[in-house]
Amino acid sequence: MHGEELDTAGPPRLHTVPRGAVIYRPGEAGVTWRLLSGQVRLDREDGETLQFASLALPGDLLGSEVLLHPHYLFRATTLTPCRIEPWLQPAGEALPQVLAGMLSSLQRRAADLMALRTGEPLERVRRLLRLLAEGDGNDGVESARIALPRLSDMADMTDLAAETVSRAISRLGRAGAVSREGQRRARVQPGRLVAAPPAHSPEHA
Amino acid sequence: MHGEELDTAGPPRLHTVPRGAVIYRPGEAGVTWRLLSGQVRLDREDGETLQFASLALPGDLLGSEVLLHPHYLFRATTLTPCRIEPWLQPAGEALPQVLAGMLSSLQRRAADLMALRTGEPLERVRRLLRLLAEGDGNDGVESARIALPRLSDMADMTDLAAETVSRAISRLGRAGAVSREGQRRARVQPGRLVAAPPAHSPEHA
DNA sequence: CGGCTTCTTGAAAAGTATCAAATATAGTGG
DNA sequence: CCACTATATTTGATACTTTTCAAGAAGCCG
Repeated sequence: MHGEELDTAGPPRLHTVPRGAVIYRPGEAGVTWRLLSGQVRLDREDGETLQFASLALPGDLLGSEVLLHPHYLFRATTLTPCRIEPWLQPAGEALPQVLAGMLSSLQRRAADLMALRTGEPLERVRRLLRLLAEGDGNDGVESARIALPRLSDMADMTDLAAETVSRAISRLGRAGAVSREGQRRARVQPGRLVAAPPAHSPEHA
Repeated sequence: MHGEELDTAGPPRLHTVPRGAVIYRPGEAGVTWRLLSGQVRLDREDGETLQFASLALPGDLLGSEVLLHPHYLFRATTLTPCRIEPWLQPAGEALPQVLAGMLSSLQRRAADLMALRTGEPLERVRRLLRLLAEGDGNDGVESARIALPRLSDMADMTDLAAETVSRAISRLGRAGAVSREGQRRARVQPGRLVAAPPAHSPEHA
């Protein structure tokens, strides 16, 4: 089930992609996509193994590297069902401004992802759920229903064992911060996903 | 000693920045810099604590977010003595191409940084040293002399305890992959910094 | 030549990964 | 629509690793 190829037939406009499908692979030629809904993981292929490299959330652009060189750098795999459409490069005047915006977004996203691998497991999973909830458009909302990636994918993002992620989510569930709705959806309350009083260890003097 | 401010007086062209100095802070206005030599860490300020967010190596641009909005997003602190100079934005035609290049570099760098927090401590430190060696210009070189950040900074990057980083470097030293030259320089042999046969666990099916 | 910072090393404690088995969920074909 | 099968998650027990704490050594700076 993980590993189906994107069906490029059909109307060239909007695509609906099932969970676990590969949108593109490193080295392939193709366009830049805009992710309309869903979550996509980007992996670097190091020989046989896949290294989780980045996460795309609704609104993000996928494969912007083809603007420079007509080859994708990563493998893009959907974590949840997604809708994507080709991105139309803005005309000459607006382009630099748009690119500058993409630069800022990328930096912020990269920082968010580093944070997913910082601190205790419980805190990492909290941050991940918050990120997914924000990504789904709900920003200051009290309660958000989100699509949940598989445990093994969340484990790759946080660099934890899948079992550890499961335990963390269970604890958050008991704390009333999350409730599962089936296996791949959850209702989260971002307000309750804030860490308990830190009490120790600033990372840096 | 950590935390000196950048002296903005003097000739507006090239700046020499001592280790531990702050180049800019979040919210400040300023220009985009090009890092000519040295290493800079970028941190996100979350209230009191600093979250390691990114690493800049020679050739990188610092603070490109001011292209969009005249405020820095991160705190930039030098890990080693650095030379920086203001970056001159290219003229209209070339700009989009340059920005596209920056996008690709950022994505690649973000992936490298995620990799610094993947796997066992020894492997993380190997990757960090390789990254620092590449950054210093030596690419296919057999042996490279590099400036070494403080242990606590390398610990922040890899999300390890400083003591663990120290032990990892000691092991690499015994294996002949690194040799210290004083406290803040080292000679590394990138060829010997490759992991031993993996033997297990691809990250993803 | 001090004083201070940073690094190194050891021993113990805490925590997560691993392994294994049971359970729940989703997917499939009749 | 249901039963069945494959996949994914949960939970428990254990082994292993890393963090933590502490003390001493080394290096850097003025």
